[in-house]
Amino acid sequence: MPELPEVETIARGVCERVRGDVIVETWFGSHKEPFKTSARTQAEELEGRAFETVERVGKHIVCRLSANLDGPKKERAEWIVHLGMTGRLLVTTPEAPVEMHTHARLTLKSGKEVRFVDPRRFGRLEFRGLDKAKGFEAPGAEPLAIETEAFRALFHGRKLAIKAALLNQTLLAGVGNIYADESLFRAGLRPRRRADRLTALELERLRLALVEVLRSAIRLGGSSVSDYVDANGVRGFFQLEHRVYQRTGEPCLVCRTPIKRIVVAGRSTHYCPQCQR
DNA sequence: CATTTCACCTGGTGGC
DNA sequence: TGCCACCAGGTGAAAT
Repeated sequence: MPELPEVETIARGVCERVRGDVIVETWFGSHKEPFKTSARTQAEELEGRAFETVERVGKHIVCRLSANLDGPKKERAEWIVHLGMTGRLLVTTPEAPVEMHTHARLTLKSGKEVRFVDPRRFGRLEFRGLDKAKGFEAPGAEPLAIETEAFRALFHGRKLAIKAALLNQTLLAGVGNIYADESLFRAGLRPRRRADRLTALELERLRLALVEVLRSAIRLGGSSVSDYVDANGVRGFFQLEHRVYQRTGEPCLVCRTPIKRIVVAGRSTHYCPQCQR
């Protein structure tokens, strides 16, 4: 489901609704897949802590938690949620019907409930105490903050396709399949161009296109391609702005040439053979 | 090391 | 209706 704009939208929505609230009880499902930290550890550690903020880092949702001063948990901590392809982080009432594939439920002091639902189980839940471990940091650069020179340096000497490079989370954190295709279209670049063969001018066009696309997508609440909804159950609207993604065979909105679909880095890739060089 | 391929999962869709 | 192939917003391990 989620790339940077969707994760940003969800993190903001969850933050608004849980900030200051205290986790009083937890429930974790029996599947082991979604848990980077064991369910038992998460259950023990989360209870009694309060949500300070909820923020996006790359495609991760980082819930910053207070210490639990009534118990033995004297250090602050983080609960890190990665949504994978189909994960959702919901804030509900306890009475709301529990959907299939619900893997975690946190009951809050206010009576609200935070739920993690993920049919395909590509998502991950992780707990980090901040006594020894550092706070979570994405390995890659933040696409909305990186500047011209640093952006260019990311691709120096990289022989892979520019599309593959954009998807590599250790280079840039947060870009996924939709926004890679959409930014390459807006920059007029073919997805299979070798990253190290792009000129400084082309790379700057790409950086600006990426910023533009990500910012407008955040403004529209992300892209709802299937059933994605934010923490308040609201769909995003950036899918209406897609110019190439999942428009195979349809006319390019600029030149009417049919949009092509190819496979790059194992992912379906859409581009206009006329507008992108 | 850098790069590519594939397995990990469930569910929806479209063809026959 | 059923069966099957193929597709899906991600990523990390294994192979090259």
